[in-house]
Amino acid sequence: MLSKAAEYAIRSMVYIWMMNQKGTRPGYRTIAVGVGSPEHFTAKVLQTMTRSNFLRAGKGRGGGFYFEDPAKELPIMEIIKAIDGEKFFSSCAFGFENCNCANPCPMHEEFKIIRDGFSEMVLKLTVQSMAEKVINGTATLKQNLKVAI
Amino acid sequence: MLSKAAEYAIRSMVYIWMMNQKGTRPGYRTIAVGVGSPEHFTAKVLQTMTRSNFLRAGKGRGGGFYFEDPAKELPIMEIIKAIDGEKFFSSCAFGFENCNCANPCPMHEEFKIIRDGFSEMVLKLTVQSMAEKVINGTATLKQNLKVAI
DNA sequence: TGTTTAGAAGATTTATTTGTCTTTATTTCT
DNA sequence: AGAAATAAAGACAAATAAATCTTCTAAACA
Repeated sequence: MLSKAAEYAIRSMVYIWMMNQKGTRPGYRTIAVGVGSPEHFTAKVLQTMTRSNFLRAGKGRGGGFYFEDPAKELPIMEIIKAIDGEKFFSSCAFGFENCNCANPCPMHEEFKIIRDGFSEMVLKLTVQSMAEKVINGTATLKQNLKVAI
Repeated sequence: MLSKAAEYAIRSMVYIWMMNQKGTRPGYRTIAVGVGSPEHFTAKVLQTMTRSNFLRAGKGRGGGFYFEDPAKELPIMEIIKAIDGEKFFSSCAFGFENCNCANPCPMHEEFKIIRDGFSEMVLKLTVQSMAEKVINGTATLKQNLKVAI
């Protein structure tokens, strides 16, 4: 499973993109509230995004986060790699360091199919395509908390 | 990704099953060496397996771990659930607590396919089928360490 | 130039996972 | 009965992940 950092990054990026479309550049406090993530942890994760040049950050009044080229599709695979590294795309479910077709663990063949399916998924899913789902109402960015009855 | 505990459990179970086939009941020290896992951590993980009734443990001389009914296929899904719980089979890649078709995150539809594929895989992969691969030489239980040149 | 607003950076804390060590309980064998 | 072999149990430690807090730096604007 993705790290919390990666989850927050993906949610934040979709949020920022949507806000940018509306003409605003949200700050990390706003973003954290908007996607339901811890404020300072979110700030740190967004620093990784700006260092990776997926995002720009403006300081001072009227500052906040924004996409330099909102039209350039950003696969969430890039976000995941920037935060969690390559592990989801190369790791072995059995725990081997160097598991491959030539020297496979007993799950290799079966797991490779799943892993490759995941890779394909996160390459196809982009910040833009996910934002589109939120905009047209087929998905939500922040889940409502369970309400006590 | 699976926890280390789950990885060690799966590897150990396959090892124990194979040893049982050869007529021996390995102790946790032997198992840990055999699958390349930390000794006492492996012992702890095997306690979970015996408490889950996947395995029996004999104390004293001639003791060790063994399958009561080696012919009864044990899907590794059972092992994973006993150690890591249900999270791999129900969690949301986006981090939502209650993500479902009625109230989906923007990855839900795509991720569900991957998650269900994983479930199917670990239901089909059994201790026995994995041991079979090791026995017939199409897979290995313990990866050789990288050798310095 | 000074104040406000914002992100950047880093120290610190907390929680969880992973791993180790020591002791206890049980079984077998002599 | 005593010794040896084994798993069970629990305390402890180290490593990592997650979250928080405080201070620093840069930009905008009056």
